[in-house]
Amino acid sequence: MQAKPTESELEILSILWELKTATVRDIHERLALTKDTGYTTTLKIMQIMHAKGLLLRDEQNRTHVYRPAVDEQVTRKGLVSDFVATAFGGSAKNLVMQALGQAKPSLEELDEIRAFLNQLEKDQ
Amino acid sequence: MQAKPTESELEILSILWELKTATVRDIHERLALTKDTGYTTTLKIMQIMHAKGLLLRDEQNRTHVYRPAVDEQVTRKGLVSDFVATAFGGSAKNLVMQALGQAKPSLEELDEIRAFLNQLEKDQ
DNA sequence: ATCTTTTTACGAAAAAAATCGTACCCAATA
DNA sequence: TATTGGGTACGATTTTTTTCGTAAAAAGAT
Repeated sequence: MQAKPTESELEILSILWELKTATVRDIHERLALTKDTGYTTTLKIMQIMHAKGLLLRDEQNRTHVYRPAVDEQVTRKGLVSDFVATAFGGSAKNLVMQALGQAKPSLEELDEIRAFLNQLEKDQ
Repeated sequence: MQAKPTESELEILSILWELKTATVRDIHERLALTKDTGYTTTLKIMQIMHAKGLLLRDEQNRTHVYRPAVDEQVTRKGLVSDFVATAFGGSAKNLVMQALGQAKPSLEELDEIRAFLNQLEKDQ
């Protein structure tokens, strides 16, 4: 089983899920926007992630190209389960309401969510 | 500013938010249901939390009685913000849908959520 | 009164995560 | 060809978090 990524690893995974593929420098530059750590730190974490099987990499060229080795949906599902369990006493509904309450979704988003709820009800 | 509680701290806070007030033993017995660490470990974490200002305690009696020093809503809000930012690229809607999709809420819960959405829309 | 249990305090150790320095390699270029 | 720049590897260190052992105090039981 795949261990839960750490906070730092998750940041990197999120970027990679978005970009599909990236070099250490690409990632580091993105991270540099919000935090302030050295290049080799980013490199090291990505190497560890690779060793753990969280990332794949193409070593053909000198500059390695990384991509996620774990599925975005599956990983997020695990994270949400954990989060609901430890932070919301197991109640997903409470998490949902908390998130909605603070995110102030737009009318469009509200409608999307309603549609999703209807779909869930139908499936049930 | 209050630092984000660690995973272990959060488990304890959640129990305390529910119980309002508890001794180390109370907490430890709850934790023992799901994990397997010694009593002094629980004690130590609660002492640290007290030192950090995450918990208050009544030392009148030999057996101290703890209670949360941080507000449940406020703390959860911070956690959700962080979580949305690092795990969902900032999209609360995506978190909400992910959580709904995997939690399979009951019809009653679905209605509660709908009501909440309507309320949000009205307020907007 | 003595033994046992329950509790806190405290320091230390272990484990996990993050950070960095340095060496070394390769490629571009002056 | 010598130098520079950008890349990886790797070990070490630091920081954070978790865990536990042991001692001392208080309370309770025999």
